[in-house]
Amino acid sequence: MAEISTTEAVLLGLLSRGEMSGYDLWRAADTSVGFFWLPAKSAIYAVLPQLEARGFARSRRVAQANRPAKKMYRITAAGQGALLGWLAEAPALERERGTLLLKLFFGDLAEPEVLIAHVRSQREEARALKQRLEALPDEGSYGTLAIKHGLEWARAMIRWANAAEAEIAARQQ
Amino acid sequence: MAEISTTEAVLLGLLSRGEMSGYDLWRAADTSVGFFWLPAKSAIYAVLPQLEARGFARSRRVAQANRPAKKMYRITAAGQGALLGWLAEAPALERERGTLLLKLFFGDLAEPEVLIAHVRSQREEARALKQRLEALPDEGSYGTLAIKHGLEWARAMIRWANAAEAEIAARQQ
DNA sequence: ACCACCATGTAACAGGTTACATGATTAA
DNA sequence: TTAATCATGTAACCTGTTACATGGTGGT
Repeated sequence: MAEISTTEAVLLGLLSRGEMSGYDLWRAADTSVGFFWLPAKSAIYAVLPQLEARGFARSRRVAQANRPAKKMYRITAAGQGALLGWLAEAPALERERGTLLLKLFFGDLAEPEVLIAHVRSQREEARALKQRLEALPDEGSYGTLAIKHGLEWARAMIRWANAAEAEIAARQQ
Repeated sequence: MAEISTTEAVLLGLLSRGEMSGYDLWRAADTSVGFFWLPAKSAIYAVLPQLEARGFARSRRVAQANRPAKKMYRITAAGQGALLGWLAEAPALERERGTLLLKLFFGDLAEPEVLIAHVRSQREEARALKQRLEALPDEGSYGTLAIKHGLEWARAMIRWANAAEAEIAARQQ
């Protein structure tokens, strides 16, 4: 069973929808799936040759008029197999590694105003995220579930932020 | 303004509560704050000398009877300053980088049973986390807020998982 | 006899990041 | 003329991981 990294899985997943260049993948990642996993451009260009070397993708040069030549990548049967294997692995619950919680944990050392500002900015970001998610196009069958997940999460964070702000303010009085 | 990494901030934060050895820090991180950020033991021992070199901590050797000698670290005024600076920086909203969402996003490629299993295992883990959080001792003033954050999050994930499972099952019929 | 705890570290690697380099085309 | 888009990559770095190495003490 061939182990693949998350970035490799994302690229293979996108390639399973059709032939793409590194640039296309970067664009696609930037819009659709990039919401959940956004590899850096340089990472994409670094990973693609590795995928090819491992037999998970093939590439062909395509010359263009008025545009630089590009390499179009296609997923192979082996690549499909690796992707399915990755899909079948049970994902671990990723608990939050956010610094906000740490800053609260050590919050006694800071001014309450600072903590309130952090909580507020977090809420604003969560709100913005919620709006972006609500405006997102329907990504087909299962993509919608992922979007709902994000919405649940954003709502929970907004609720928490409201309660937290009130509690810090009350403690401060 | 001296930039410090999250791991450095956690260590300085713990050191601000008293003199500790690398081993003590590892134990403390493992129990209290480790819930939100758990550096590897080797990372702790790697970071401590760096903190000392940058003037954020001082160490002294303490010989012990029947025990190996240890280095006790103490935070310096400069370290306090760096920690306060870190605390004041607004934390960015860390959006989820979990693989579950990715697997859903590419869910068309897998059997619905696989997705349902993923969702269920996620819910079980969220439930276990919730129970652990509920059983956690009161970590003082602000620690409680962090715990509430975790609880909000866990509840949201359980809610989402219930809805998701129903929806995948319905689509499958 | 064996395992867990105390105590500190090294080495190798994994999986990313930002910044830089290049260079033509097209729209405002 | 200025900026954005297409198109591919290199180099240096950061932050963290797992696995390994060492060795005495204390409990069951």
